[in-house]
Amino acid sequence: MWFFVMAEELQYPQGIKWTKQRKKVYELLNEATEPMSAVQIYNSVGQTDKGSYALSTIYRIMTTFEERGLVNKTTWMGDDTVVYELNRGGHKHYAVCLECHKRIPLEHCPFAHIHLEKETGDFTITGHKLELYGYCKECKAREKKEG
Amino acid sequence: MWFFVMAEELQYPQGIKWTKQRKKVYELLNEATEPMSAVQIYNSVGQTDKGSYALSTIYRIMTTFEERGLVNKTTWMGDDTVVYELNRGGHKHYAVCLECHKRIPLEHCPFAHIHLEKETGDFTITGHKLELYGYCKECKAREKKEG
DNA sequence: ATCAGTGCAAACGATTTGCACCTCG
DNA sequence: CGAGGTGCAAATCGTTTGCACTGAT
Repeated sequence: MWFFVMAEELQYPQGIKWTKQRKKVYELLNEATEPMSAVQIYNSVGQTDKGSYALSTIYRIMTTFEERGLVNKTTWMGDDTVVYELNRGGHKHYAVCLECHKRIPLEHCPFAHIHLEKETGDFTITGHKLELYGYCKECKAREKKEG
Repeated sequence: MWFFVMAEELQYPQGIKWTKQRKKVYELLNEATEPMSAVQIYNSVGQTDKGSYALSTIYRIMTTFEERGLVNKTTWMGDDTVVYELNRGGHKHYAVCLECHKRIPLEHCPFAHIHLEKETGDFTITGHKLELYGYCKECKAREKKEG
């Protein structure tokens, strides 16, 4: 008797050449729960694949992905590293600690019930990004102690 | 007869050493209507003062200002340059075009009437930043033409 | 006077690019 | 097979740092 076991197959969006490297990066971003920097991606794919990916390739892939709208490119308040995340339907917002750079995800998007389009006239909004910044519990406590 | 003409004097916040360079940068940011990058600041002060400011000095000044809470440090969606703006009471939000990097100021802060504190538990919010991103009228039009 | 602030040049880290080779479609 | 993608190394850009000197308090 035969059992056909079908693994969950990741679908690669059409319209670009899906090389080994691009697939790998795409998979990685798909599994990632947090946005990743180019170097993080580089290290991650290197770990599983004997470092056969050039860092410059990662950057080029990210540029391509961004142009195709597959990923979003972002930076965080108080930290200038560029990070990329897969452009899933949903989106996340964070509270960012200016001291330790910790990011606390906001459960609900405050914009769920607001109309933004009015504000911007002929601007076509494809997304938005909200960051609260300030200081987390731990850093506040440390600050108090250390003066 | 004497006339005493008093120019509007800019007040420099206390607590730091106000060198010639720091004053100049502070004045510049005070007059600026837009956030400025270190290089923009460098060029601007250079123009009026025979370039006697090192770029590294600008960076060090901006770091100091930031630590003292005099300026806010930011980056824009779709553009990785770090910019600084004087930490005036108010704040601005923008719609950012991913194509031409134009920024359209939003007149009203959508958060005026929303409570954000609940969301974040023990996080002390000192500010927030909102960016809408997408495509401006002109870039949409160009896109259509060029295919 | 003293110590923080500055200029300069060199170091650095992140990102980009030129070129020859490789690979997907 | 051919256009486009990749690896490598060198170049570039923004930012930081070491050190000797200068200047604000």
